[in-house]
Amino acid sequence: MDFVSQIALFIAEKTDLAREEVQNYIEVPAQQEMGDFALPCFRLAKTMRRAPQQIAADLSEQLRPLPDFIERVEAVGGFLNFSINRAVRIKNTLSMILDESHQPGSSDVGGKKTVIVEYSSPNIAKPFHIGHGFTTILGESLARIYARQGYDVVRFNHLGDYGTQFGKLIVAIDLWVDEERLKNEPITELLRVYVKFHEEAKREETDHDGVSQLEIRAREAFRNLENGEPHELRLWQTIRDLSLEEFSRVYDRLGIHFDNLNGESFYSSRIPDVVALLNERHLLEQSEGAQVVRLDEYDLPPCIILKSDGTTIYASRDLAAVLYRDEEYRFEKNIYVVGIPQTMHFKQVFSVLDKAGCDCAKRCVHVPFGTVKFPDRKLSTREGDVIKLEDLLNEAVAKTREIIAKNASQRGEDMSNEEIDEIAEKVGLGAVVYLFLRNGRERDIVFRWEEVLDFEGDTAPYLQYTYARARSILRRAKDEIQDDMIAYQRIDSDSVYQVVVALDGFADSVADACEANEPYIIARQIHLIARQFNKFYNNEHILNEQDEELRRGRLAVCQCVCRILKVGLELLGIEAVEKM
RNA sequence: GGGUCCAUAGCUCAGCUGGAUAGAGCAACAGCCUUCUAAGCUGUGGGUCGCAGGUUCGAAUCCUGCUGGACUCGCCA
Repeated sequence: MDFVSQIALFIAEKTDLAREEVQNYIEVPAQQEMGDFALPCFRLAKTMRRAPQQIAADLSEQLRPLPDFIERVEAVGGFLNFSINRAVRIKNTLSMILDESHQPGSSDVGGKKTVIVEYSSPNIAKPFHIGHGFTTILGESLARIYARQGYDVVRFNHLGDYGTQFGKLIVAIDLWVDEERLKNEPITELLRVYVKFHEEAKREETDHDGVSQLEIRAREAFRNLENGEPHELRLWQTIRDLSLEEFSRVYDRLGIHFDNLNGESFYSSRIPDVVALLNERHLLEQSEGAQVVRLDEYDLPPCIILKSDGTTIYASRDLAAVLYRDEEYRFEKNIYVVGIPQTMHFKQVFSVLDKAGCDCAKRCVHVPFGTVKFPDRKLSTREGDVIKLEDLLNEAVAKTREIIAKNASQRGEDMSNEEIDEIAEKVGLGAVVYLFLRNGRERDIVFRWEEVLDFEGDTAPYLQYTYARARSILRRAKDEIQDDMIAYQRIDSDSVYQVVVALDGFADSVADACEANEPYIIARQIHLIARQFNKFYNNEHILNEQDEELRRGRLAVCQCVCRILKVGLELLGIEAVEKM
């Protein structure tokens, strides 16, 4: 049981205050000198009809004698401050983390219930740029966090593999594709012919008013694709396979594996079911030639289900997807890791479901995130200015490699090229991943190379470096570190205690991150742990400590920090390294 | 014009359902490598929490208005 619960229980026993109410009020004081925990008595003042200062003073008397784990109780202003016995807290925290059977940050709140996380979802035949990096990295981290909290997580990659642009692409391939290039650089080649299609179509338009011959061919090709004509279907399949192969390079590097790759094409065939359901509930209306569901009572604009030409639109595909997923998975939660601009779209989709009487509407969540921007302009796919995520990863890895090689030679260490490559890969990727998870997800990210390649301060390399230093000590020590061998009461310095307090907050940070769908909460916590550890590392000797008990105690601190840092990094999708 | 969100140190950001002296990182400046990895540590400076009201014992936090910005408002996703 944590100290907040223990304090609340103790207060409830000694007074007539309710345990839950007290526990809810207890907070961590702003200043460390004030104590470890505090009970503000201001809200109690209303029901007790006494001055907060008086209540705090009275309580501090009432609570005596104090239990062992509380060192001191003091009434200051309207606050009742508690100081925990350091040795007790240090022992509690460290021995729990040392216990191999305890999984830090884990919980069973999920109860094995299914959570679907939809993320990444790139359009096939298009470059996988740093904008996709956001949903991919954020989504993967959330998936890991939910799993840690005891949910059964199903990872969905809702590929953009459908729509009239594939008609154009098929025509373009038929006319201009270079098979060799298609094999080596599929996306680049597909993009080339796709752009060429638009150029040629534009040129043609002078001859025909309105629609060009190419456009007509493209529509025909798409119709053929829908009807399952072998030629078009085969080309589409090729485009899809080649794209996925290219995307997989990045997914593999980031350690991401999807359970489901059903794209828009898959759900498209299920739209008739959606239309039937909406008709059955009498929700579909003709409006300006299209079939819509009115959402006035939700204060939302109408949601278009079928366009005036009778074809489907993304809202209808998303509706089909929700129904399919609920049928197949009976999800507890269906999470969409999709950018802020689509907020309205998801509100509409969920509202249509709600209006249709589907209870799954309440189990769907849009988890929006900000936009990746450049200092001067917004990132756009149309301009040639996209930065592919893969290029960004490569840059970061290359920069990391330089630093490692430089440091290794300075330290007189000889590392093999393979070893350097392996570390550079993990650290470089970590740096990029951390960029997307460091702040609240709804913040826009302004992309600056000099910032991206800066590995000091609040960065993943800092965390990995801290881990590597601690591991290095543990490797050399070769001491056995077991709970019953540690003299906890001897290592009660300020720096150790600060590390312990930071470690104590880890479990809550994971729970909070899950609840808010905000990995940054974990990032902040492990960053705090690393900072406190580095302070400790600078203040106290560990390996060189002559006193056997102290040495082993401090090694235990290293061990615990390593364990938590590794788990924390993993939840963000970052690998720890033994050396760097 | 309607809707949603945002505005905190020079820059990038935390600040939980109102609570004690508003915190980090970067940048700047000054220090620390003959002991465990200097991608580190220590110290200093830096704030009218966009503006104006309101709610109360108390507001960066809640309410209203204003200013500035982002996104969005029917057949793209």
